Amino acid sequence: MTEAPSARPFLNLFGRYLREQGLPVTHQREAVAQVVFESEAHLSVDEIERRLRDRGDRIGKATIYRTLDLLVRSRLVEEHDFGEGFKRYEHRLSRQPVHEHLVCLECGKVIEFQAREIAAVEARVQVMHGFLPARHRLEVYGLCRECQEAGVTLPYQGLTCPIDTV
Amino acid sequence: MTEAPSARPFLNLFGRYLREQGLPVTHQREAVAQVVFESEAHLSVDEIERRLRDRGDRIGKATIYRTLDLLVRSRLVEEHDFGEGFKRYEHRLSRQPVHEHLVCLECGKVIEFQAREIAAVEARVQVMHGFLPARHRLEVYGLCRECQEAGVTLPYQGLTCPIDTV
DNA sequence: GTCCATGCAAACCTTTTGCACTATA
DNA sequence: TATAGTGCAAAAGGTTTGCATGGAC
Repeated sequence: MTEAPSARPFLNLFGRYLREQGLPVTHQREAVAQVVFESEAHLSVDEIERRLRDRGDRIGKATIYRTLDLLVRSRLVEEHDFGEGFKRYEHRLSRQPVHEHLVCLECGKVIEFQAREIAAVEARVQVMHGFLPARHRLEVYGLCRECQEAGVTLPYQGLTCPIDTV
Repeated sequence: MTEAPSARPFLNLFGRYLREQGLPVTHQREAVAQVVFESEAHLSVDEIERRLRDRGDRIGKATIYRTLDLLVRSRLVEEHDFGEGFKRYEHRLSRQPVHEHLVCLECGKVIEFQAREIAAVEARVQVMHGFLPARHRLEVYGLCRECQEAGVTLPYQGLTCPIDTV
């Protein structure tokens, strides 16, 4: 929610990436990148489009999608799918470089946290399964503090006698 | 890949769930549930439809989706999205009740494994963030043993000088 | 001047829904 | 017989693509 002090250095990195790839640096690409780099939120394409319009930029959705693809390829931006039916994008320049997500099932809020245990998990699957980890995703779904305090609960709607799954 | 010895007990549980909810037990619902319970794989809707046809059942996709929704609600089946553009379904009666997934980026194979560390992670977010965990998802993406042995590597395609993300 | 990007609209793909018909209980 | 399910086709919703125009280098 807080805005980063300056997106400039990251815009420069993106420009460098485009040049490395022999691709032109266009106004639209700079604008989309700036919106993503200036926000600490997990933005949807609709939100990005709205912020661009608020800045006075009318940029087509196709261009936004195409630019996000470049940003993800450059590894400056991460794509997330929290099961809402659309994707969200977050730049990788936050204070917590590698982090996981808590997703509130009631209000949709996303909280970042760190889980150092994952390193041990990745080391173990390499030994036990011969699997070479490249990246991971850990999301914990539940209720954020505020929704719990507002009295929200998650109803159980499965079988009356749940199967044992521990 | 191996077939479970008998899906009967689980079909009975599903029947009980339907009766609890006052819903009729139809031939189509039994057939879809049986296909899911009989497989140890992570099935897509297309795969389920194909297996139904192979059994001689011609059941519309709409009915398959509607039945999968009931199976997920009953907590007998889990829905997964491994980022392929469609969902996969897995029954919850495997030998490893709670497990995570290794997804091979080359061949798409899914391997199940256990990560007991997650319990500690969930306990910690409850203390540190006041977040009440309900469920989680942990997926590790990388290369399976066979694809590594076949010489597959994952090319780095980001910036030549990657940003530090520890 | 040569590529490549952009914008628009159409296409795509999975999933959902409306509706006439049929089956369950 | 009443209620709910099924199948088909159409709709929905996010994302991708084709193509003519316009911009970067």
